[in-house]
Amino acid sequence: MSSTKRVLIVDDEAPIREMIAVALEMAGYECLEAESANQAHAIIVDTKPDMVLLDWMMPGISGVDFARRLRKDELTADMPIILLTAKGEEENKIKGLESGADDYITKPFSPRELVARLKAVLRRTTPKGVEEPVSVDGLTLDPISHRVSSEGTPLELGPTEFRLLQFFMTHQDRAYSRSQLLDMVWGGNVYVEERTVDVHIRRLRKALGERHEYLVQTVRGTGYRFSANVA
Amino acid sequence: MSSTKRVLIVDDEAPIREMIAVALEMAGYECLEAESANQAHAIIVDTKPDMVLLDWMMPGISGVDFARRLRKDELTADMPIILLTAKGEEENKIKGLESGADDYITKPFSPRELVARLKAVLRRTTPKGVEEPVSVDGLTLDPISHRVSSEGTPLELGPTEFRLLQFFMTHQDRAYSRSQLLDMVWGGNVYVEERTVDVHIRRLRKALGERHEYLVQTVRGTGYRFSANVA
DNA sequence: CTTTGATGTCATGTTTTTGTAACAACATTG
DNA sequence: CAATGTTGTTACAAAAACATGACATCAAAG
Repeated sequence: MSSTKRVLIVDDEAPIREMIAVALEMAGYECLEAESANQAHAIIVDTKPDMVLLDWMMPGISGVDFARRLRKDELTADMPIILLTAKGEEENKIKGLESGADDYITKPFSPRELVARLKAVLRRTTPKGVEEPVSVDGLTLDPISHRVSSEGTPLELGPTEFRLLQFFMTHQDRAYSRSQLLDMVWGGNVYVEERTVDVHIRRLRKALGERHEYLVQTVRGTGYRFSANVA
Repeated sequence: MSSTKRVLIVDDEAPIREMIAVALEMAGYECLEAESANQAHAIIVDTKPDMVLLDWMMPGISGVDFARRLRKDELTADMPIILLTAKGEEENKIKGLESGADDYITKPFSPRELVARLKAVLRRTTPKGVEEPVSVDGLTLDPISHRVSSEGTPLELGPTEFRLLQFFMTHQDRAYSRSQLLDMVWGGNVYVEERTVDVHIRRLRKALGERHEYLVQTVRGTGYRFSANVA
């Protein structure tokens, strides 16, 4: 694994969060913590963690409802979720999985078990684009080595351009508005001018060179689109 | 956008409400105002706005308590809330998000920032309808990639023609007057000559080419119709 | 404390799009 | 067939949207 995975732990009890955090950090994960569903939502929108560990029983919005809410939102729809449920409640299991969680684990659990589950879920859900190199018509982006090459020769592009291209290559043939791109590539709550997107599109095109700039297409009145097909 | 979004502004100071209202109306939102939590509640129940801008500091019930109250009631549980907090109070941020707000913004803020936040929250919370490609007799319009093709080969058409065609393809076999088309395709409160529709119809027909222009039919004395059946 | 690189914003130059007006073509009615 | 009301076409100027290069800022690296 090239980059360390970030896991958001959502539980109202600080000691439990801590315990989990310690276990995960020992296993090489980076941890974020939230003590309520809403705080969690803010963090998710803000930092886009790779996975969410969610307590089932919480004051305010319950874990299941929260999971459901995450599934509805496009931005978070395919974020892996593991539910933490109290032991021996079969019903929870069912509702939990119905709500769209990827797995559940009953308390109490051993750190080893938790890490194992987590790895399993990540393995199941991440190969979908995040780990595999993508390539289109001689242009290749490798998320692992964090490199882009055109017909084999490496390309120079800044961090933002990289993320932009990565997003595009994993979401082809689809027109995105500038705001959508800001959301998906820049991350949630940042406030930047929409025109800034234009500039980065420009930089990306420049970096791609004549050979490939046709892939980044402008959709007038709407935004941009990445596609191997000519407009 | 299909319909203009309505925003309820809750603040006890009328000048501030006004200021915000002006900014939002310039950005194309419809504003409602309330100067207390109770009045706000009445308006919400009554008119169901699309989002609530809530001042943190208010006499009587505070913004946070009110937010919490809204979250508890199923009827208003998933109404987006943005909290307006005084500057430099980090604690507010946390409590605010805990209380269930979707975002917060610290005073003083620029109108532009407010509008940006608002847009972001609305975009995140408004579930987007499933946009399926439509096709008729070899003519296909794909809203996702924002493309139109005739027998597979892509067609060039401007933004307005695209919207016009999209409207037609999703409302076939029905005659529309010019003013109806202006309403549906151009959007509510724009003033343009009715004859302008003719011109765009012309452009659309041209873009469709001989193969498909028969689909756009003139209904003399009334307007136009899109149909696969000959008149 | 410089230097360097990345990023967001502006100002400016280009290209498209769009609304209208003017006129041609057409249909309808008497 | 004239007269009249409607629609089709084209040309054009204003406006909007986009592209581009330059610049200021900020943060990390040296």
